Amino acid sequence: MSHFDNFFKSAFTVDNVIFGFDEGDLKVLLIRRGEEPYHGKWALPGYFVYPNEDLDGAAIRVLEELTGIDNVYLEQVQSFGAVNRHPFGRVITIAYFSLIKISNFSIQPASIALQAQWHSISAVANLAFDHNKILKACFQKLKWLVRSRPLGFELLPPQFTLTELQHLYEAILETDLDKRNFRKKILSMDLLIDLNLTQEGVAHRPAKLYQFDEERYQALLSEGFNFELKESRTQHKKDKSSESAHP
Amino acid sequence: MSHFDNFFKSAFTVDNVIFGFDEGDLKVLLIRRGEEPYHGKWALPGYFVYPNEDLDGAAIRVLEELTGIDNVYLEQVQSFGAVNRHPFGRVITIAYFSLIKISNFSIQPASIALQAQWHSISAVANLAFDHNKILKACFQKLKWLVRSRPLGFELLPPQFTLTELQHLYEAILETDLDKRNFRKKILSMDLLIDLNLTQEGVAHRPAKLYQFDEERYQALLSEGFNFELKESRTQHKKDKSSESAHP
DNA sequence: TCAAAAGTGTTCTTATTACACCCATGG
DNA sequence: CCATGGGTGTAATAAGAACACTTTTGA
Repeated sequence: MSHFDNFFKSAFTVDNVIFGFDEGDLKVLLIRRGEEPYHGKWALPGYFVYPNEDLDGAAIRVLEELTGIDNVYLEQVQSFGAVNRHPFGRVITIAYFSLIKISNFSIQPASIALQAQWHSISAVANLAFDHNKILKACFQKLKWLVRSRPLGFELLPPQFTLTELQHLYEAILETDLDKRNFRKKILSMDLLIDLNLTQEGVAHRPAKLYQFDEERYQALLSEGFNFELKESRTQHKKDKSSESAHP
Repeated sequence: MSHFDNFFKSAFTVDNVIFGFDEGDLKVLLIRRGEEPYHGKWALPGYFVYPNEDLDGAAIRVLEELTGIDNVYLEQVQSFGAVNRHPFGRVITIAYFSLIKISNFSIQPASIALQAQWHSISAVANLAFDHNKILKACFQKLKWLVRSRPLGFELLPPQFTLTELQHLYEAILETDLDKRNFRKKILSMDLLIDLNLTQEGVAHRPAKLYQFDEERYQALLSEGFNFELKESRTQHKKDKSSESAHP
């Protein structure tokens, strides 16, 4: 068995890409590292997998240890194994991702995390290791998945308005959607429960609040569904302009 | 750095799931192992990744060494890392998959492969390690991908009939498709070149032969496209039956 | 002349798109 | 009374689904 020994000198880690949505902005949870390598740098919450630990279990444990976030569903995305991606030796990493409702969790940095904080996707710093690359791959995956699974709903608080939901999809898909078509499609899925409540204290007509129909949501999740939505083509033109120009 | 040493005792491998299509049947390329563990058992062509080798490169090298297949595009699928999946220690594996035209390659078992052979997907034996699980996951991925990318074409010989193409999709999607709707959709993509040739020596009306328009294929590949096709609901009823029953 | 697979169109239904104005509230 | 975002419907088009018979060949 001796000639195998050379192969048993590498390590592997899990890295978690946790997406959240707040203030109309898609966010990702990052930690500041309190350990070498990349001490003091922002990074995805990740760590080594123990010898007696499955990958999925490791991802859950590591996330909890570094950020205090518990009880979330993590999905494996991809491995990254470039030869020199870790300065201590050969380390490949398995990326996991999840979508959570920011308001449901309090972030509690611990272990090797000096800090844990939500960062806007659009303003993520230079991260440790190849974590920018990993983040990008996970964002791509999110973008892809959201079209065929009703995932976006994982990110919103229990009560939300249709406009918030639309903004979320726009943030993920990086496009503008047509308001009427969006509402028509969403409502036709029969996935939202009208709470007969409205926003309060807003300086405009208050929006109705909705909640997900968990049962139907689970049903749709398992069968998958098509969620392509065409972007709005309105060129920010003020109403009643052209069109009526010709007799 | 000493407390990290415990982590650097694992190994990782790549395993390739190579799909082909022949005789109306979806196939996968397997090797018979000539090395422990699982000596003599059928397995996916895979092996350890060298310390100085990237994952993608390792997948290509391993495939070539074990089967002689060279110059194919391999795509990473997923990692498998259950604690006891390898009897020699902690070994996680990265699964890769590819689609090839069986007729374009001659299989040349070498290295630790005693044999290399195409096996019908529907009749795959008990494989070494967790390779049945890996195969299943890759088949699922194929099924999923084929709906949104014109992948199926990778599997057919340069010239083929529309019925062959349909059978291929039926094999991958494990369903029946409506002949007329299938042809309508495929031809409307403007992806096939009519060679103005027909089959010869068949005991029925000979079918026209087509070839892919490589240029347009590449264009579609990069933009992705929607390839959902509804299954045929014909219940194998002989023509002129019901329907005309009511006045 | 028979068996076997190739080939071919139309109608119906459903989903998608484009698009503009009035409404309710707080300041 | 005004600024702000909420809320609504319809017509045109495109895509999908259902479905049956004639044609060509070799045996």
